[in-house]
Amino acid sequence: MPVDDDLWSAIGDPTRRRMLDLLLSEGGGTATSLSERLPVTRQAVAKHLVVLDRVGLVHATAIGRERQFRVDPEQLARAAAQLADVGAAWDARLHRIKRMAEQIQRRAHENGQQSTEKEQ
Amino acid sequence: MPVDDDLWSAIGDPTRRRMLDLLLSEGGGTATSLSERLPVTRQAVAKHLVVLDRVGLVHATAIGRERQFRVDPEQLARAAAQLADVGAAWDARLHRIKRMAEQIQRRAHENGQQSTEKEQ
DNA sequence: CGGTGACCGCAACCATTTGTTGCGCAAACG
DNA sequence: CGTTTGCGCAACAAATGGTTGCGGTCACCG
Repeated sequence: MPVDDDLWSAIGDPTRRRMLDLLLSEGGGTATSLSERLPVTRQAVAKHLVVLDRVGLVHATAIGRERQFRVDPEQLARAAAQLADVGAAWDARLHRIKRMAEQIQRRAHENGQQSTEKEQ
Repeated sequence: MPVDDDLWSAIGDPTRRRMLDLLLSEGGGTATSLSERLPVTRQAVAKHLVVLDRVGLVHATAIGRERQFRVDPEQLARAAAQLADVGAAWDARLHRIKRMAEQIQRRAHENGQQSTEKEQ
């Protein structure tokens, strides 16, 4: 399961992550309503919404002259799964390294000759 | 546990994530050695290493004229934990929303009056 | 001991992204 | 029917991620 770079960089921006949080906690919003709770202008928010829409994390429905945005649960779940994947992969590597270090330590402590082990 | 934006954006870049992978799988490396396995120049890699070093994800030790970089396991574990946190928070919100939607559905299906529930 | 090559840092430059301000337009509302 | 209000578009500024080019040491070899 390789990482989707576009999706990842979409959620990589701190402002966009806060926007997703707001959209989730309030069940939706417009560029204007979001910009009122963020330290950026409406136009900046609108650009971020374009980015999020391009990767499918949000969808807009026009209501009168307003454009209501809502989170796409499937895509966000996919994003969350990727975060978990990468984090787990790092954890696994770190654990392997830690275990290896302990083994070397133990071996060096007891006798003190061998060094024929190979890492992955 | 709030998210550390600097740490997050450090691991947000795809090139830097690949660099971390390489450093983990090979146990270390220099700007030159990394650039040979990446589609970017040595200078670009060097800049990324500065970023990673600034947030403490890697450390350099000078060996002769070479600068050997290695991953800091504690910081990477912290980063992995943050990924897991955010992913879990999103999952929780999505599940709550899904459960709420099902309840409304069920209630509307049976009788069709109450709507006194409050979300978070 | 002096030349050559490898590794590095620094600076200049380019493209993209992230933010701003300003403008104009169309829909809502009194 | 005029005025707000919400939105899109364009021009601009700053930061970021990339490049090329240059110069400086350190290591190695003849």
